[in-house]
Amino acid sequence: MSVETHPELTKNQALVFGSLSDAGGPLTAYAILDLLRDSGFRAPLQVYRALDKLVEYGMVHRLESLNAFVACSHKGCSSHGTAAFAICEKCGEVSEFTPVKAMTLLQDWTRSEGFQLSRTTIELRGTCRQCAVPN
Amino acid sequence: MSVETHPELTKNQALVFGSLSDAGGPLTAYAILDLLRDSGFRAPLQVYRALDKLVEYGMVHRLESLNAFVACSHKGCSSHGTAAFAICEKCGEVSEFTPVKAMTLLQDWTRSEGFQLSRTTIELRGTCRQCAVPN
DNA sequence: CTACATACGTAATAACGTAACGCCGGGGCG
DNA sequence: CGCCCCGGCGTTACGTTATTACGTATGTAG
Repeated sequence: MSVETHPELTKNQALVFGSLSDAGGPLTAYAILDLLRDSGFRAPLQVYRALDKLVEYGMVHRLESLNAFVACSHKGCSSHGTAAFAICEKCGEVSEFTPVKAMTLLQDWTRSEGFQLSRTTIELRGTCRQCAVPN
Repeated sequence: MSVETHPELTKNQALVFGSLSDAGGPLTAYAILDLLRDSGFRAPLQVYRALDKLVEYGMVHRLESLNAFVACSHKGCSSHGTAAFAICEKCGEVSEFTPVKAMTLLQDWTRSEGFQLSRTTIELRGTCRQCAVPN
């Protein structure tokens, strides 16, 4: 449970993580950069470096199909390796969930193939309940 | 071959699909552009337009985590919606497979959430059997 | 002190993707 | 036939996303 399995965040990392947490949804690296200009950020690399670490610590996920980043929903994020995302193409809302059984099946496949799994990306695109027209 | 559930390819579409088939692996749009310069291609848009159609026809898949494209392994590609990919980070090889059960579980989740699924991305990163050090 | 590792700042550039415009050829249809 | 529409195409320009390269500062182990 380990609320703190990773080191203290540096100033830049804390700023980037704060932006993502406040946003409550995905942000691109350049959107984060714009948000943090007032805090002294001047170049993309400052954002990307912080994001790399935050992803490494499991506090932030990258959404490959969006080229964006989102703060992990779980406070201490224990389930870092097993997250999946449902992305609404109408409103942009992103739901994180943890499809344990599906992950297990995929791991079974990798084991049978001798493939050493390091990272799994599962992203579902579609329309969320709110945006699905009810009538 | 070619069950042909889709229209005849245009010249550009055929050239792009040919590049991807010949490559036998993923190519970025710009790599395709470079391959096709001798065939008269001059601008990215020519590639992207063809790729859009080929993806729509189910003949080509986009690898989100690579920003690249691959020809579908299945000749007529019937299983367009249910493909997953294992990507070796050492040699770059990409294996396409069809995790029917895992897909079903994910669909179960979407149904329970009222999420209308339109597209699923599953990409596994790791090391393939050949590249895994045996000793 | 030196050596090494980590974070940081900045500039420049590479890689990926799209908007906007106009042209052309083939159908449908009055 | 003349007209319109539409899909594909070519080109220019631009917008967005990500990285390379180089230099500085700080901390810690030997």
